[in-house]
Amino acid sequence: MITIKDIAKEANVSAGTVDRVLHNRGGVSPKTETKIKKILKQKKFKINLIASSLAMKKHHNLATLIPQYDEQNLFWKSPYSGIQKASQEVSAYGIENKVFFFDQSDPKSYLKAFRKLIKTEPDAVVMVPLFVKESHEIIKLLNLKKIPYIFLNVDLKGLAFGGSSCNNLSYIGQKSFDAGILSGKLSHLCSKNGDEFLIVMTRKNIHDYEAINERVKGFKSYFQDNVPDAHIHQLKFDQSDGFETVKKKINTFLTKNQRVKVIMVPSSRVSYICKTIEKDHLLRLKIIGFDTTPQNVEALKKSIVAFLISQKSFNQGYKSIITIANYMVYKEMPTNEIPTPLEIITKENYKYSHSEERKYYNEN
Amino acid sequence: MITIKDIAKEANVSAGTVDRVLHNRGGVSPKTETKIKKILKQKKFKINLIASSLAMKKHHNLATLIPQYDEQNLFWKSPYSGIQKASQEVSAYGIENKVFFFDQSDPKSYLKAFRKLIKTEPDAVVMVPLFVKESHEIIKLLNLKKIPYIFLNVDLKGLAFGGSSCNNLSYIGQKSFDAGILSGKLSHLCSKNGDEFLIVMTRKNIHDYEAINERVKGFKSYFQDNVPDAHIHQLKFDQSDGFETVKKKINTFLTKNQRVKVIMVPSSRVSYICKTIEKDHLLRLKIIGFDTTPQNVEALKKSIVAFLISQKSFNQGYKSIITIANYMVYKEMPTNEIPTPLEIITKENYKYSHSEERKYYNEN
DNA sequence: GTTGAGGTAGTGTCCGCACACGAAAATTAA
DNA sequence: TTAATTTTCGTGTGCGGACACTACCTCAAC
Repeated sequence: MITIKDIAKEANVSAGTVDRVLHNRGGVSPKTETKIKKILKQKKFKINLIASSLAMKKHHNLATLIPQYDEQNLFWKSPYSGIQKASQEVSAYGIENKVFFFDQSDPKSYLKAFRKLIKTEPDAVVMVPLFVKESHEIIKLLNLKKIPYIFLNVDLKGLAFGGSSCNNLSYIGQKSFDAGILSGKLSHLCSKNGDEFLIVMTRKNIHDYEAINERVKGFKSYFQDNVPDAHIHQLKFDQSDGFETVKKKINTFLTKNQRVKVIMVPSSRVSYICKTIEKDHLLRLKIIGFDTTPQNVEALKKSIVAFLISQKSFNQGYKSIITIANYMVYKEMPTNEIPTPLEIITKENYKYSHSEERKYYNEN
Repeated sequence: MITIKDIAKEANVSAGTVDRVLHNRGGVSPKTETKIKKILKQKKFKINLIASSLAMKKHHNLATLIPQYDEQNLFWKSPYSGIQKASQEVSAYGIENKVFFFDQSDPKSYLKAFRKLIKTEPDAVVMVPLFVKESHEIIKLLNLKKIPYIFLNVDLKGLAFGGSSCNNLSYIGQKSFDAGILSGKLSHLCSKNGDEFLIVMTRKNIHDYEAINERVKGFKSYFQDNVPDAHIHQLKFDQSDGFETVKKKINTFLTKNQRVKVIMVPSSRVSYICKTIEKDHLLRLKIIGFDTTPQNVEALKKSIVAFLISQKSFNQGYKSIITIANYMVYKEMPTNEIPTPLEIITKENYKYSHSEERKYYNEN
């Protein structure tokens, strides 16, 4: 291992001078600077991050704003776990992460949580900008205070509000349109000529709208490009529709349309939909859904669902923290978008995915 | 952040004493020990890994034994890249990794490379035990010298040689049988009743035999369990068969067996096989292969191949180093097996997979 | 009462780097 | 030539912890 001292000795200068060159801190004559830089390259010197971060030891405050999860909707549990794991790891680098929760169906609680957050005077923020209008306010304040922030799972790209645009360092999440395309491909692959398709949309929370819509667009786009004459049906349900209503509508539809062989559910509620479908219909159907919630995985294991497209939300949460931490500690600028993989999960490979997540649970 | 000094002050002892308690190094009276432990828990003290690893700064020698890659066979490039990336990361922890290559078709070069390796007196070894008999010798010596080792990509489990069994800390790689099952499921999903299946086996290197065989077994096992009356054909080619021979045999077969609609190639040579198949056959076929070699990905992008099952070999290489490093530095015992995910790759999600690997290439 | 062994606990140094302070050298001004 | 500046660079300290070395204390044996 090459150290600063090694370089200094080689260049006949002191460690301090090498340090100045390394950090472009100036005060070094051009001659010695080039000399040192040459030796640096030649010896392939790389800063020892361990020692570096120990020596810097600034204390960073990080704050996270995410929806609260509950038994009804476990979706946000995964990213939270990822956030927890990452927070633990970066704590050694002097970064303390405070997490603030809000009710995903209540914009007011979103603002309220943010106000609590901002009082802690964070140096950086990771947030899920679930509500557009309220995010406007939040972002204006963050821009004003020059607090860097990144978006997690939900993007707000291109949305410029009167003068204050989104200057988020990065967006970490899935590309819903492409996920839709993938669902189209999978649907296509497990169908034969003449089969018809059904999209079942449920809207439990308004905010999902954007992602769900994009997935449907992607799905249709795939068929537009590859099987233009495919017959794609669509059913929509509202929050107000009860289980029995949904059940009746779907089964009536499926009885009338026997050629429908593939169902795509663009939300994370595929298992709920499956429960409403009668068994004899299920037998002829291939069903594709999104997100590996416990209920969905259950349906996968029972071979009711053929494919789940996962967005690895644990990893999203994890990455968001790591990314912002690297920015705070090493000023490492993240790419504008960090798309998470489109992971295809089946009954057969489920147990090998999410190993990081499970490992984390076991350790804690 | 709580430091050792904080604890020491609180307990009216010196930092050294706290340190002794933390590491169970003895020499502390029961009274003070319990007192310190209480404060430790109460204040939720956690060792600062950054400072810790800096202070320990033992120099660890790590050695890696893997097959050399060439333009013909790029498979081993990926794990090597992962190994490189991880080596770089752990170098800050005082771990120096020396990589030794061997010719994957020559057992002698395997032994020769190992002899060079052992001369460097490594503290731990990561190896690909490609040749069973020669690995015997190697493992005997490693056991004797009490050098810990882990297996990468190829397992040697259960193989007890006269007295000296494999004491590898861990195996990092894919479960080939399960990968085969998955390929069966995918084949099944993209077929309809009455379709027939074809397995095309090529053996370029003898060592692949085990993995390929397991994949075929898994494939068959899937159908045994789910579609017992499925008609599964099999074609085998030898290293000696030239391109034209293969081409003729395959196309003749496909002409005769028009009901074959899915081809599974259990090796990483699916793109090669595709090249031999005539276009009019290709149109009716769904083809499933393994490993994301550049050529295979090319075929995937052209929609010739429907699915590739990837073993994320970059990650395998990366993980192997990280795992052994954690063992050396923190004495963290890995699990006996670290199976890598069975990743399903299609034309639509390829660009989102392997992001780590691409990022690494871009940085270097 | 002196000596020595064994058990406890404090001190100092180092890991590699960041950064402040001030010294030396180089340049300019007087 | 000397004083005043400015540029360039060396030194020292500390980040939090690991560990060797040393000092102290107790208690028993002679």
